Amino acid sequence: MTDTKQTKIQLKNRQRIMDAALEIFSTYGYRGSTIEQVAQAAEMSKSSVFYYFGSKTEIYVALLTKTIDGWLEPLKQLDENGDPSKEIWAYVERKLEMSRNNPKASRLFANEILHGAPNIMNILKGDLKPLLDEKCLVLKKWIEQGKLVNVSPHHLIFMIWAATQHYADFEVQVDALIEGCADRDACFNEAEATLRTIFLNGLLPR
Amino acid sequence: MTDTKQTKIQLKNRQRIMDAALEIFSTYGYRGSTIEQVAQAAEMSKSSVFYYFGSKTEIYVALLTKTIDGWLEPLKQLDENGDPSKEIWAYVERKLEMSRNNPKASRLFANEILHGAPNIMNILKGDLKPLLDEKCLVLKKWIEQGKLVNVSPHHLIFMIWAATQHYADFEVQVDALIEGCADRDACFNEAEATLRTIFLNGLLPR
DNA sequence: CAATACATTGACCAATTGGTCCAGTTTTTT
DNA sequence: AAAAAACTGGACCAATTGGTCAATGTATTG
Repeated sequence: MTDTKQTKIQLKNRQRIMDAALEIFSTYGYRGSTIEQVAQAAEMSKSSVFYYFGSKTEIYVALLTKTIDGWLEPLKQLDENGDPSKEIWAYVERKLEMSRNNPKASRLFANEILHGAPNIMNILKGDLKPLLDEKCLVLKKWIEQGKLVNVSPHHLIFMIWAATQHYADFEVQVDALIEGCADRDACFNEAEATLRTIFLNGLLPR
Repeated sequence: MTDTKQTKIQLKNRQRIMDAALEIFSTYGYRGSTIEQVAQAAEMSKSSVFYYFGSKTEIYVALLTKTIDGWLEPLKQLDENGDPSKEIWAYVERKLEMSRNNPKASRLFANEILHGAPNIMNILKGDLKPLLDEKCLVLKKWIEQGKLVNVSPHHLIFMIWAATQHYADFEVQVDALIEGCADRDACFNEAEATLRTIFLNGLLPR
């Protein structure tokens, strides 16, 4: 897809559009966003946007597929030869870090899934599922070795996804309901401490 | 608001519209839904929909506010005089049950929050926050009495919300990634067992 | 410098859609 | 049964919006 050579301007402007589109699509959803908004955020005319991308859908799908690799990465790093507790906690930390550093991407995905994942169902079943199944086998092994309590590996992973992505997807709710935390960092630190306590204590056999 | 007397037909048709609107709005989001779709789902003409509701927004807001009470209910039931573990687990169960029985309502809220909660921010801050703060004081008391591990009460609640609502909001992802479960009930039962193990084990001091 | 490819945008088009209006129908009331 | 009220939906309107196109501007290259 990205094989044809591109000028500096093309590269720069396509990037500008993608950045703007992430901002807009993650905030208003696909149907709720207009190309005019994206164009304004990218500081160019609507026509220019269509010069670089063929359609609204093309931009949206490009965004989704571009960020999905980064989405799979944290799980890939789960090492079956490492210490179970350390590995799982490291995974939770990576996921939480993603919610902290790139909440827009998280919301973009959440939106897509919420609406039935019409554009990324093939990626879910084609890339994510095999990876997930593979890592769940590792968890299963750890459980059988008595290193973790006996839970469903798949649902444990779901729980980690849910608990970490919550801070990106429901950010405005979290912000509205918490006032004690001095700032965003303090809030994330408290979240991290709570997740660490519950996951590590919860997964360690007694 | 609902003080003026209504005929049987009004009551029935308004309900038909609300049901249809929940179906449509929860699937496609506010901007992604059209009144025509709602009308079709309610088996009446678009004009008739506008006869019963003044605008698209009015239907949407009516839906949100109508279901929000049911949303607060489970947390209200958390009893400070009960056994901490039992109370928290009962709360998790109630929340999970809501995801199972009314996933559309969950997705409707998720959508609204994801887009910045423009229509329910006042409810979040006005009704939910005081209730949440109150119950967090109860959790704090339990922690100080050494009945629970030391975590941030607010973040514990967030974790419960995230882990339970995930099964409604990300239903299509869960369905796409799990094949082992025979049916929907079996999946929820496995989820429940996993949540029980981690939360109860995780919250109990050693 | 001239020719050519690349880049930019305002004007325009057609489809969609929230919402109105009114003429006709059904239900309720007297 | 007649009058009044409630209900229904087809036709229509105006605003929005995804997308096109031709005209103009700007690099790049021989």
